[in-house]
Amino acid sequence: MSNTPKRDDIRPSGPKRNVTIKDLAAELGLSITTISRALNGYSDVGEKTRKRVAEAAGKMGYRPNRNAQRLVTRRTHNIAWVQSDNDRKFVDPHFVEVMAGVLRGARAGNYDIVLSGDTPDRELAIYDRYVNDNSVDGFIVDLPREDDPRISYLLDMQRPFVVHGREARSARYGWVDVDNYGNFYSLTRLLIANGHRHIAFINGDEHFTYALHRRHGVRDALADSGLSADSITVLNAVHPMGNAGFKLTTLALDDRRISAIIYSSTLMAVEGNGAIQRAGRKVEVATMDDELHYLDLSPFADQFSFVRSSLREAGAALVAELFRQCENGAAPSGHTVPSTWHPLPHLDASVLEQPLPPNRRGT
Amino acid sequence: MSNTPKRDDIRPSGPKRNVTIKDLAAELGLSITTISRALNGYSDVGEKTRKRVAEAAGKMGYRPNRNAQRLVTRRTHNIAWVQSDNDRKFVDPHFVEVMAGVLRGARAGNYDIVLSGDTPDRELAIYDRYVNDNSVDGFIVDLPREDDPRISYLLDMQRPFVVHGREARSARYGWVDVDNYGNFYSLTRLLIANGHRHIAFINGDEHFTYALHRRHGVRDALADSGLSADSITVLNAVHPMGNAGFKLTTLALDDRRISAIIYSSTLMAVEGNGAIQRAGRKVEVATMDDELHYLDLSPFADQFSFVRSSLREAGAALVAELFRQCENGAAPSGHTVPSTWHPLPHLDASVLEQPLPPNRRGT
DNA sequence: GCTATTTGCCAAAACGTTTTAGGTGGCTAT
DNA sequence: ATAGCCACCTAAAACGTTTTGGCAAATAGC
Repeated sequence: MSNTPKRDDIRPSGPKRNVTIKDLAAELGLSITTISRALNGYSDVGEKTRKRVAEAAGKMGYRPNRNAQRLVTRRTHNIAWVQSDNDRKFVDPHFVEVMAGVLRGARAGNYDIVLSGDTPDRELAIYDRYVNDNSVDGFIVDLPREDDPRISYLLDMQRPFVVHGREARSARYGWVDVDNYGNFYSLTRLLIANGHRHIAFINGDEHFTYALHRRHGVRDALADSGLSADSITVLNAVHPMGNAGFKLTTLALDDRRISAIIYSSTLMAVEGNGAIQRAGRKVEVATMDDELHYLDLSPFADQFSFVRSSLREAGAALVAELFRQCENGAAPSGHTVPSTWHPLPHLDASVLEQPLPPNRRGT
Repeated sequence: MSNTPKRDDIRPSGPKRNVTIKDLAAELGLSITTISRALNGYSDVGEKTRKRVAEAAGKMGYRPNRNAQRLVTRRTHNIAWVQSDNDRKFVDPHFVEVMAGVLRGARAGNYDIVLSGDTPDRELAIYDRYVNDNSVDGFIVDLPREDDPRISYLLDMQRPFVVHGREARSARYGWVDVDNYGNFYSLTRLLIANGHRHIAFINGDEHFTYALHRRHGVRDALADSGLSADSITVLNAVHPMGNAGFKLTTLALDDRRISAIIYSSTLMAVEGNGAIQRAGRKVEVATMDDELHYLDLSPFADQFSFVRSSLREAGAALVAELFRQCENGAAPSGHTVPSTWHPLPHLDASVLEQPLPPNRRGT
């Protein structure tokens, strides 16, 4: 197989010809203009003609060629999702949960997702390709880091995009995020209000903004309660770490004063539970639960206090925001996904009813 | 907002004009034919011309408009994946693992994945749309059932596709599958060879062919060992069942004679382990492990015997097979993903070395 | 009854490529 | 010298839509 095709080389050809707008026009004795305008619901075509066209289109099985449409309209009805291919993060269960929401939202608006992935160093090249070759109308960016280069790039190129999460520039683009700061502020206050003075916080990788914001929430709650930094032990699950919850919990419990642990995710809380039991300690556990639909974590519902949000809902909101930009030309805006509280009954949860102090509303 | 556009309605327009092949031609004083052929490596353009074109293309930032290419070539470099949207299966962790392989394979061949999802009853409509609107070159079908309508449809339409798994018609299309039958035949023989006479088999939903083939493997191993059906207890995890491994294990252990359990997945084996310990029983456990990269199951490696396969490898093989069909026009063929055995050391594993009887090679 | 407006339709251009079907000029072989 | 060939290049058609600009007939306004 030569890689420099000769002039007579035959490329593999696609499927055979479909019914086109021309066939319809010929069949009905109308112009293709009229067919097109009838099918697209323009007002300058008569009612009986519109009916005739619709009927013939159905009968003859006409389906518009999307690529011709995309060529002339410069709109694709495609949304890009570029997944970064770290051995682990590639298949992060959170990804699939968000994607489930995205797919539902996309379907509702008759969009498709164009999915691809590459290693972090080649990720931007894919963005560049999509931006320049008219493959997609907009982008969804997941798991931003501070000063994320993907975001700089898309801002530069002035393409529609929405970020799942927030970072420094978030005023300038559309985003959807859970209230990481507020939730962890409140989780911390909950434990403090219930007498805990030495708390461990087992967080995600603070390379990502979500984890950073969570730590800031914890930090500020501590400060607002008049406690010193000595009261908190922060441990981070950096990337390739299996069973992180177990390992970090074991580490945290070395400090005998620790009486409560805040986990960044229920999965880590479950893993950590094993370590707590093995150590024979009684520890108050609070966590943020992402409602991963493939795992039934209900058996743990009576062991942890948690605040829950729906990643699926976030996914749907991402697409909705992108629609607003692409279809209606709306200015980008930010959306916070709501959370619900599930404190354990033995706790005094009145602190959750108090609003956050005005200077503690975001990060 | 009216939904019947007037003739002067302005549709949201896409990004501004890029550099086209015409601009290149004008700049270099060549015809667009020559530009096109130079860029596509045809042999009837001079060496210095080719250089000039390549250089100018780079300098001017030329990127071919994919939609124009797709329109004329009728090839898209897109592969469709339609995910069925059951509340749970939508986010099945196996999906994302296979997808990781698919994405790597696609990237390698410069393809993208067009991803969408809908409820099972509207799934076929999406296939129909993709088949007729020139959005994709081929399809990947996951988790087939026996006589799967998606497969009938694609066979009828004569579109390239590859199935992850096998069913009745598999001789007529391309597939990639693990040796479900053989693996479970051997798992069963392993336990029998080590003295177990009452075995529970906790299987997936036999509505799917993979689970059916697994049960057939178990059944035949039993028969070949001269054991009656009384020796096996089959339990199925049907769809919306959280913590299925735990529940079904508890059920299975009601039979006090059970001394060994075969699980269809490591996740269920892990769940079941809790039930076994709670019952205070000593049970030999064997499972098939799908190597889910987001979960570190290595802590359990010394508790179960298992046979392992890589879903990621399967994903890459799916795309590779589709390429063969789309690019080279190769006839569809089937591929079995290899498995590796990890029997616990206290077991006599010699039975694993014996080949399957010739009449037991498939299902 | 005449003009102005609205209604319903259309021819042609445009989108940005690839492919078809050559054409030209120089070299080789006779 | 001339036929034949080869190396290099091109004009025009095609892919299947949407959009532009307009035109003719019907209706409304007076």
